[in-house]
Amino acid sequence: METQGLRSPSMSPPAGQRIGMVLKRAEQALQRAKSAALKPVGLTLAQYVALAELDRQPGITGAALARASLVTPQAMMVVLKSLEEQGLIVRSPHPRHPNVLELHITDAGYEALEAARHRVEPVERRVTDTFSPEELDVLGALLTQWTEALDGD
Amino acid sequence: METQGLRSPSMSPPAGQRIGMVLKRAEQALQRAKSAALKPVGLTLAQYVALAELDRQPGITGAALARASLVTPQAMMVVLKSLEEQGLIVRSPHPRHPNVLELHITDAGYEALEAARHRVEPVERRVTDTFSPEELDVLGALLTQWTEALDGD
DNA sequence: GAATACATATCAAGTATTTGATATACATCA
DNA sequence: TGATGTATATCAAATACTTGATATGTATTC
Repeated sequence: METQGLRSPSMSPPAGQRIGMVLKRAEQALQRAKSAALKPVGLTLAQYVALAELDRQPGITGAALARASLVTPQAMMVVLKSLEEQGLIVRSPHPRHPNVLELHITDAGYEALEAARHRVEPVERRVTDTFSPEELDVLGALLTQWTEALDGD
Repeated sequence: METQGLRSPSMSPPAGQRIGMVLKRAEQALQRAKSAALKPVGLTLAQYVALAELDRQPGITGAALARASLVTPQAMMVVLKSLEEQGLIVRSPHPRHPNVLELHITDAGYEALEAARHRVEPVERRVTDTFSPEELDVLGALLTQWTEALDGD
């Protein structure tokens, strides 16, 4: 029997698309909430992430920081330029590799990071407090499995 | 005892930030994989999502489509303009509300959507196949809970 | 029924991010 | 040791997305 291009528009969405939307929505909500919390501090979410990672790994290079922050090196450059102009970080040539720049947080940068943390952490707690530690573990494991299924194990 | 601003840079990242990164990475991986799959078809991921939603809800308005697609109305406008220029959709004034435009997929648009689906669905299956139905349910529930914790229940 | 509130569509401008390309320097191994 | 590969930093252009503002028309409410 020929369907003649009959479309069935009211079919329910494929499972993959539905769960993908739920994932996107969760990500968006987190981004939005964190960005809003950071606005009064004068930091972008990307700047905050970079600053926090720089605090964990002082002397890291821009490229490595980009990888740790899940952005492209070019995008990170813009972030670093802004952070440097605000005096929150310094970029100094690596002693042995003149091509590479070492990144370090300044005192002012550390103060900004602390202020930002005090605003962002409540947002994170608003999420994590609704889960048990076991649930958070499960969520993390499922999301990791998700990523590995796509990026290749 | 005064810490004199001593920083402990090698502390492990706060749990909230870690799980947030895992979430972001999963979203990024999905976006990347779907976008790559769609590239040969000549459709953007945003265009594909809009087209698919339009197939489910013919006659929907641009604003409603934007909400369903999780983008701003302005961003959706750009998508719709492109889809219209490619002849994949038509925008016709609503009979009762001259201010509102009804959206419909054209035959060419439906063909493009089908071609896109054949490329995107394997990507979605690559993910969903690694999970049991129960796991997908759990993941969906956890992510929904996540979003509600942030956006307000 | 005049006023207030909403919703749509859209313009304009600013911001962020990506893709592509280039220059430099180290690393390795044939 | 010279060719190839890899990594950094960065410029430039294109793309995507957001925020802000406006015009228009419906719905509601006092």
